[in-house]
Amino acid sequence: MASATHLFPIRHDAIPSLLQKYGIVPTTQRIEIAATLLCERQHLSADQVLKRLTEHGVSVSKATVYNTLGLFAERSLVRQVIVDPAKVFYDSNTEPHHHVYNVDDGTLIDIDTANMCLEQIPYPPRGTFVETVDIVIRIRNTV
Amino acid sequence: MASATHLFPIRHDAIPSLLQKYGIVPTTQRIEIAATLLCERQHLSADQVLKRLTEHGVSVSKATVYNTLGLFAERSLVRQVIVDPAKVFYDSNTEPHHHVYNVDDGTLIDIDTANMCLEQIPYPPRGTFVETVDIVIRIRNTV
DNA sequence: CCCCGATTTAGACTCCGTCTAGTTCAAATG
DNA sequence: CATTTGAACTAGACGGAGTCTAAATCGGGG
Ligand SMILES: [Mn+2]
Ligand SMILES: [Mn+2]
Ligand SMILES: [Zn+2]
Ligand SMILES: [Zn+2]
Repeated sequence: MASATHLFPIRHDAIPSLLQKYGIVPTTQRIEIAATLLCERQHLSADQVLKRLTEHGVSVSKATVYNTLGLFAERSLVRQVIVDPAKVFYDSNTEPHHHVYNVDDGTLIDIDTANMCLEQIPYPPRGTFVETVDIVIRIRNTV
Repeated sequence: MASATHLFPIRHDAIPSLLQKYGIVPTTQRIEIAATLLCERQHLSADQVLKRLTEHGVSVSKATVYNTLGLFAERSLVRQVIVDPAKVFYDSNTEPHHHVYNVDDGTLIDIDTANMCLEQIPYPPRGTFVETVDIVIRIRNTV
């Protein structure tokens, strides 16, 4: 499950095998949802994914979109990004990287971890393990 | 407006002048809300603040609690912490520090910035400035 | 004591996300 | 090819956090 990270752009017909590689049964709806999010490096909310599907004439229920994106995240096919108190972003880029979030306009962009050295991370408490280390640079527009 | 950071514990009768120092008119409700959150270093959601007020026989409306905590954050008396997709935490500790968030049980604890060196932060795009740099270490309980 | 703008309030409302219970689907079987 | 069967999907109700609105209240200055 989940070896080397996939490369963009991902062809539509490569998606079923990609899903299988992550232990996800490739159903019609899951393939469409994956195609929507994984077509390029991007950050979309569940609602945005649903909207894009609808706009392209693909009918998938809200529950399935939310459940499927949650499943993708659980299986590490995509990454959740928690920067906005109002919604979760799903990130098609699963390589280690951090984020710059523009609080004013909601823009979310990737920054490479290269050169950004984070040292002396404390040990996690007993009985716990580190899942992720997220760095978010919050920026605002100058007046 | 906000000079040296205040020290804990904060006495109840020191709150009006503290609010004024941050440019906040110290009304009855604001004093109660500040007293609830600032009594010690802690992270509380708006809902938790409201619950505590109610439990202590202090009647403040939901709208006022949400508005007031938002005002406090805007004026830098407290800090918002975005780690949970379901709710915003308000942090009584405004000194620079980062967070360890236990995804399984919702625990949020502070970690000192000492020794944690973060270098090579990229320049913000033109027309923007860095507001905060937030580091969140997400941990989970071992099975 | 009165005035008046600031503040507070109840409760309706919005939005993201979850849940439920019934339906559809597709793979395996005979 | 027809049947079975459990996983997946669906519509729509529901929940909880947070916002909004319009009316009531407050309290400091005159
Ligand atoms: Mn969209
Ligand atoms: Mn509480
Ligand atoms: Zn990203
Ligand atoms: Zn903190």
